[in-house]
Amino acid sequence: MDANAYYLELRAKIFKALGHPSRLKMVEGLFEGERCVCELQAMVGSDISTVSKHLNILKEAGILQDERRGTNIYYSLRMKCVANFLSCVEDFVGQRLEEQIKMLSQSKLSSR
Amino acid sequence: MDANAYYLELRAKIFKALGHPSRLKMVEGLFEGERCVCELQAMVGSDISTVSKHLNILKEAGILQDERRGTNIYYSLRMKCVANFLSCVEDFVGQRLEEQIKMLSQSKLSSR
DNA sequence: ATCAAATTTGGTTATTCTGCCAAAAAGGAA
DNA sequence: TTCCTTTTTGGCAGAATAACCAAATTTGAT
Repeated sequence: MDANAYYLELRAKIFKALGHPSRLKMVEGLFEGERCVCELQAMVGSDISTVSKHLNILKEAGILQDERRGTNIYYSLRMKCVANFLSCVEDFVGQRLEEQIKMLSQSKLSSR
Repeated sequence: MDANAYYLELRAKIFKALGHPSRLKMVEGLFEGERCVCELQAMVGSDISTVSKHLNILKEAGILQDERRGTNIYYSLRMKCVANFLSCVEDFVGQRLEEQIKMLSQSKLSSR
């Protein structure tokens, strides 16, 4: 694999890591500051081993970093700029939802 | 599924769509303007049916839109703000690569 | 050294994703 | 209509993901 393909792969890996509801939710939760694994588990509700694996994927992608303090491991945001593009995605999704709602209400009206 | 979970899912879907090398490459290629499927195929090199499916994933996520003109179908960027966050990701990945290179050269020095 | 708490790792199963091929659709031109 | 080009769809095999459970690891406390 040449350097360009590797570079492309690294970028895609970041998006892939964010492309799962639980992982995205945890990343959003970390905007406010670091959290231990058990706190993050409470956020998403799945088995703690599942959460641990998700966190590792985010760490491997470079989005999060971790630090052990005592028996806990705290994860925090390493790639700060995700916050920017998450807000842009939220706006976009919000717009799409509004459009869908508008279309739905119109089809209701026309079917009366 | 409640509204929040659905909303989360929609956002994750966008990242998931961008989380594949071929799809990311095509999206980047579309920054400059619309392209037909055959042009996009040339960019990534896989079978045209594979490319078509990738494009559909990006369209379903809301990132791209398509328009038929004659026998060609032209895809273009619908979610303009991806450009912003892609540049942030590029910077980030570039930094990480530099760090890795630095670490590699240091370990070479120390092993002499 | 032993025990308990937090986290990761290994293993299994079910699901989803990818990529290719062949076949179908849709349009334009003769 | 028939043929040709472009694109999508259907189907299949192999690869990758995700979730859970159980077992291992790490650290702190007794």
